[in-house]
Amino acid sequence: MVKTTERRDQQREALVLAAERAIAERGLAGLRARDLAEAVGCSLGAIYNLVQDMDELVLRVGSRTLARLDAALADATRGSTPGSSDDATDTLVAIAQTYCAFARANLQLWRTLFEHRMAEGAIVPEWAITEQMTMFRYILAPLRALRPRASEKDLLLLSRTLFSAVHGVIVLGLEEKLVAVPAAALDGQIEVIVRLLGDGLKQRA
Amino acid sequence: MVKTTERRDQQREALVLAAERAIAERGLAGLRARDLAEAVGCSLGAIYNLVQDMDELVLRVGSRTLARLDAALADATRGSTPGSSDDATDTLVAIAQTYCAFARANLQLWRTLFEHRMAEGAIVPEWAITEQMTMFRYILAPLRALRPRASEKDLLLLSRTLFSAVHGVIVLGLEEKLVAVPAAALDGQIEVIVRLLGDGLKQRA
DNA sequence: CGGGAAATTGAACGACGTTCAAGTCTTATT
DNA sequence: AATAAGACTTGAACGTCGTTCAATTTCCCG
Repeated sequence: MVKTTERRDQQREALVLAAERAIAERGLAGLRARDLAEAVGCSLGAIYNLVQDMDELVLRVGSRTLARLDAALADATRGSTPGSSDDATDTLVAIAQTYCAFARANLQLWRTLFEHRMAEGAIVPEWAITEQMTMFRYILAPLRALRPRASEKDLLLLSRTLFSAVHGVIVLGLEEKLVAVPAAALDGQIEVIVRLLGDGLKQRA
Repeated sequence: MVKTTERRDQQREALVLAAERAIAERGLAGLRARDLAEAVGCSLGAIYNLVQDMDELVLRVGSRTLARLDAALADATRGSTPGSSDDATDTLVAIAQTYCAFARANLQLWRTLFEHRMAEGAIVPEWAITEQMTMFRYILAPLRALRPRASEKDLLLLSRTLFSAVHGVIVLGLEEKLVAVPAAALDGQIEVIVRLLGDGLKQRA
């Protein structure tokens, strides 16, 4: 019976990978249970033995996306001196552009992180929440260098504001809505605003 | 036969109003053709005599939402001196906070403006596009005061970046995702970043 | 080898937007 | 006023979706 649960875990893994592939290729709206069943080689109903519902599947895919994003940010911030305040703005710019590059390279999967809404009444599980919060540690360190006297609470608030602002520019930009920054100008504009914000924060520290 | 088209137009108007009401109350996902038919007092199929499909209906609702937003922004910028550069940042802050207040007060309708995706292959009609672009005139005026020597192209780009950044903070904030600025702190944080950006732009003009 | 439990199946369900053959009503002409 | 022609309206039916569950198959251990 060890065998059974083992195979189940393998199938679940395959299911998540198939879902990831489907989302990456056709977007969140292109994720269809019947396609997954065929891709994994099981019946339609069997999906619900591996996973409670489609929401769980999307969350599991999101978890993998966040892990890759985390790795990208870790790479980008490696070697930045946490104490020194001179290059803190540079670090923020690097983080923002890494985030932008990741969004570009993982467009549909990255969108899914924010587009997905749980089914009516369903609640986001704890592990998915903490996963998301963890990402802020990258922003928090340079912010602390820029404003050493700010409270931890204010810094956390500021980091969310900063993230949301950059995120907003990227979301609309990569959507190519005509209201947005053209995708070609994205990196430049991100550098502009992050530098303005970083310098502004530093000077009135 | 004048009578007929007249009644059709009235019914179409009623349909749009019913759709607006439905979206405002239950969100874009809560817009159902069968409910609309009942609300307007026609059969399910008759909807497709008044409107080509649900997409058109959503666009018509969006048009009304944009008109109200435009009015709110016109109010907020009335009396701001276009030439003077001192209060240009103040004007930008006022615009941003008016936008935020509008989003709060029209949460579901405002979200619909950005959540809605046209059906596969369908193209957004021209009138819907120009409607959206018009809104930027409010941002452009104070930006021009802050950076008088910048090209029109750069100013347009900058205005989109500024809009997207503020928009991003508001979208995530009003969604109450845990990654976002808490809704209670929204206005404060918006003022912080718009002021940082405005002051930064002015000083290095 | 056999029997009870567990896993698997896929047809069926309900909801959705959309379509269309059939029915009804309007209008213009005689 | 009668009637033919045309336009409008209807709601059952279609295809798609996620999800369920009675029936079946498979598995494991005594």
